[in-house]
Amino acid sequence: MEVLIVEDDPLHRSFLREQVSAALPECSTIYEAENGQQGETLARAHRAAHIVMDLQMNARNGIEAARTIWRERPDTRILFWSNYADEAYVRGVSRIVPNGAAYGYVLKSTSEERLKLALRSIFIENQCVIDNEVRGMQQRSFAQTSGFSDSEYEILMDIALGMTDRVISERRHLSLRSVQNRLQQIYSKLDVHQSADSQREDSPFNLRARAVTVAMLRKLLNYGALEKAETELQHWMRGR
Amino acid sequence: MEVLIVEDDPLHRSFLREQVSAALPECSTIYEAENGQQGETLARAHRAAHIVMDLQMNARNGIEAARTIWRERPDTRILFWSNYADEAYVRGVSRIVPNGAAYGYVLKSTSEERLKLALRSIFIENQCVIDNEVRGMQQRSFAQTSGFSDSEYEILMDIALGMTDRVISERRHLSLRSVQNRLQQIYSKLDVHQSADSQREDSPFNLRARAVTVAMLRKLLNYGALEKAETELQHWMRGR
DNA sequence: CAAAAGCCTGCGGGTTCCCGCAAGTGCTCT
DNA sequence: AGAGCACTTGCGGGAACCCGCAGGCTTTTG
Repeated sequence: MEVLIVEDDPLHRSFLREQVSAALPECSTIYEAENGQQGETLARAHRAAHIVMDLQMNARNGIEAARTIWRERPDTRILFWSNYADEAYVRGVSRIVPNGAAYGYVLKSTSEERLKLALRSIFIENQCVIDNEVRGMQQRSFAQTSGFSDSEYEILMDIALGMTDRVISERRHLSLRSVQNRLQQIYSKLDVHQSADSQREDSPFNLRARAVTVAMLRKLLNYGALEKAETELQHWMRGR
Repeated sequence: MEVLIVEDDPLHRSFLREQVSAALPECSTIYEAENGQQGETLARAHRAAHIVMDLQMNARNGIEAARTIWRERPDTRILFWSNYADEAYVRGVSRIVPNGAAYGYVLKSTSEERLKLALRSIFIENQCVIDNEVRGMQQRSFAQTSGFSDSEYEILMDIALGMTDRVISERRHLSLRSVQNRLQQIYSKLDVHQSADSQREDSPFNLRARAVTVAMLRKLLNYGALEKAETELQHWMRGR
């Protein structure tokens, strides 16, 4: 068996190397990459089937890398090993995992025992392993309460990028009013609601900007997601 | 000599412990804290004069902790050891460093040699050590080109928090129009400018929201700064 | 000292946002 | 089949935003 480690922090990388070789004696070779870009090429070169992947990396983040890898080989087994359980990450991962693929999501703060267990479960037993805290996040996230539908999430990203309602409606193929309706839902779910009836001046907020901040503070959005959305936006704008 | 290490990642913490004891044989005791909160109390308890401090931590970030520590003992020597050279961090640090205090800002990606050198320079020689990349950031940041004055930065934070112009004017004791003028400057410095003359529809952006995102993407704002500003805002709102 | 440059402010208007009201579609559940 | 729910769209209006124009104040500079 061969394992590919994709992780930018050298300390964490060498820690992972130790853990992998301790947990998987049947592992013959360990390859290492220090960013997503490099990870993709190494995965392609060695036809890697077992990968441990960090999420937050400079050159190209783990979600992007995993997506292209899975697109080429959907049966690749990937263990995501991350510092945080941000909703943006969890959502990003579960959006790209192919049907029936074995994967894991383990926080860097878990014990060595649980990490080793996860390595064996995913790479040998072919089962999914999701850390409890992450699982909790998922539940809360995909429950209808305060849960965002994909289309709402899209539009949340759009206003975060600073697009106007009109342009959003153009991009998402909706009417202006529909976009604004979506915004209302988003505002209420993020609990930044205007008190509605009259022009009471109790809300000192610009709802549009406020929604973005609240989403960031709640870890619904994070830097990586923003960056990704920005490049997608640039791309879309060129072909308009 | 005694050294206090404040760092949430266990791997990095033990790495730091090794480096400190290797670089500073005269160091008799090493205390460790795993977040800013704990760091403050340990610093107070042991009257720590030499601190190595991570910036990004869960319970309370390094800038907050350093501020309260420096407020009690301005001659404390602190080496900030961070993953990133975000403008928000650099600005935050240089905003709180007391007059004449020795401090350092070293990236986690520097070599062990440079880390050891920095430890000796700051703790023994009482000199400031700023990593080159960080220094470059500082130059660019405080140069007038694309450099933000403190008051502009304040208002940038305010719109990031989602405040309306009127409330900003109230909070910052300015007229409505002045706030809007500041916003114009911010927009032009962030290069999200409307083409000005007529109502040309070339800018598909809501400038207010766009400015915030661009600032985030340029690392002018980051999560920590947002969080801090949010609690300050809450505090201000209560006393209104 | 006078000119220049910078910041603060008011006015006015065009645009965008926020949102209530209402009508139309398609789906589900009883 | 009819009620109920979710989603979409149009209209309209009040508030907020974006910004050019212009006058007053302070500081800096030749």
